[in-house]
Amino acid sequence: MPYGEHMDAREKILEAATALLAEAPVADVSTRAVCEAAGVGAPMLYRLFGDKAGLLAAVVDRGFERYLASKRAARPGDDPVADLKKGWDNHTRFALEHPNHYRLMYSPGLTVPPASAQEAHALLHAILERCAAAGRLTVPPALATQVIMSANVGAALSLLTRPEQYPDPRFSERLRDAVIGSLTRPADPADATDAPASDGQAPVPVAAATLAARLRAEVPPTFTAAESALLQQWLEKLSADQGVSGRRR
Amino acid sequence: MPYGEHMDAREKILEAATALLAEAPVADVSTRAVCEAAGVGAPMLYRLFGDKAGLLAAVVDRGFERYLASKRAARPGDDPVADLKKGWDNHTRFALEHPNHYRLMYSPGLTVPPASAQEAHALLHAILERCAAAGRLTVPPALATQVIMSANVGAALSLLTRPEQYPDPRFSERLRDAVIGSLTRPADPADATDAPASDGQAPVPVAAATLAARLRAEVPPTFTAAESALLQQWLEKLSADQGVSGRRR
DNA sequence: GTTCAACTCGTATCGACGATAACACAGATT
DNA sequence: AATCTGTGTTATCGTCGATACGAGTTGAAC
Repeated sequence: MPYGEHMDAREKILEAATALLAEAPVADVSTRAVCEAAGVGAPMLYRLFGDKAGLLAAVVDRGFERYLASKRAARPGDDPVADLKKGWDNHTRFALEHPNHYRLMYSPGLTVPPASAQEAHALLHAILERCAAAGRLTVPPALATQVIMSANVGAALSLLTRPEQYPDPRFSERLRDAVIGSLTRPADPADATDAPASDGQAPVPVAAATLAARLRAEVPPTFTAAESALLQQWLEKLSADQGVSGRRR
Repeated sequence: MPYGEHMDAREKILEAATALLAEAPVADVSTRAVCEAAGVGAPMLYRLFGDKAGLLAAVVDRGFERYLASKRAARPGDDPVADLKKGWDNHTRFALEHPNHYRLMYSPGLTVPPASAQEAHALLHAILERCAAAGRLTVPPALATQVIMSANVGAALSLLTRPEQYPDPRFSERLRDAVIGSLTRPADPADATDAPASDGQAPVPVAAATLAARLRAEVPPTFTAAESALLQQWLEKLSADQGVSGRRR
């Protein structure tokens, strides 16, 4: 009964603030609007949360709590590295679905980092501990946590705040695989060689990217502008088609 | 130009805002403090910058401009991948030396992304074009730009906003090497498939021939037969175009 | 030299905000 | 009944971003 007659004042305020924040054009709300929407006076808000930053931190924690609940519900699978990738995708998806909540966590004025950020850090650390226990990690878990978390935050924030500069959602997966791949080793004990044996042949995307860059720097005179444009388009497609590079097939 | 007096006031305001922002405990300044420090009235500020966001954007652009100037001054070295790493470290160092300026770029309320962000993106893209031209890249330069930039931003912001969670400065280098290493391939001159030219760059005919050979062995499914035929025809023409071999640019 | 117009700049001000003081009220405890 | 505690309301303060208005200032025309 979300709209019950008598809800806890704290809950009403949090609910109103969450709703207002979700529809706000920018990641900010005024305490007055929250109080009016919640039907309470201003002093009530400050008694409960002490400060506007406290209110925002509580809102962030509350929103993140649901995300963490769904993440905790996901039982650890047999492959901890696969859990890593799922965690990355969940993190990114949550940021895109709740942009204002996510941006609040990295907004200035938030003196103390929300507790949810530390809990997310701890959850990621736990997964990496399992990876280390399985012998899949090539660096200490604490270091791997910092690397993965910061890269994930960067990808999410870039997608949120510069959508026109990051139109390709595949770049998140690419960054994810690059980061995780460099911190882990494959599970197969037979493939103990950490150096991926290259067959010596440049794969199609590499060759296409190389040619495309060379052509961009030096336009061959025997091609018309239209032909060059179409060729560049095809090379772009060839470079992007096959996902992972030659590393670790 | 009849803007002599205006330029002076504009410069004074920018200087005062920069100084105040550098010493501010949080990444924000009040227009009143800026006006008082600059010795001008409030209407002058709004006449010159239109808005507080406009003022902050101008301040950010001004501060970033000096950073970009030092980056432009660094002439490209012989190894473009080494330039990539230097660019990463410069980016991170700038963020740590000017935390408030850096946080402003990703602060909410900044409606339009500062022009300096786009210029930084373009500069990174230029370096990656050179990497691609040297055959060192395994993905298209545009995608590599997004991956590297977002990871770098994430590392810098994590160091700035969560210093207690990221006490280990080595994690930035680790992330840097992981990301760059996954997007580039080592400069191995002893590659059997394609003999690189003396200047280390694969000329257009060689790159075209390599790609043609790879495509003949492995037809990409996203191309129709007619498209593949035309592409092969063009690649043959490029492979036979021995005469050019000009210096790039 | 006087007058007028255009422009510049500072004072005063507005509305909104974050935050707080003071007071009024209900129910529980003694 | 008297007191205490937690709650809710009104009024208010100081600051902020932004602007209207009029007092200077310049330059040129008469």
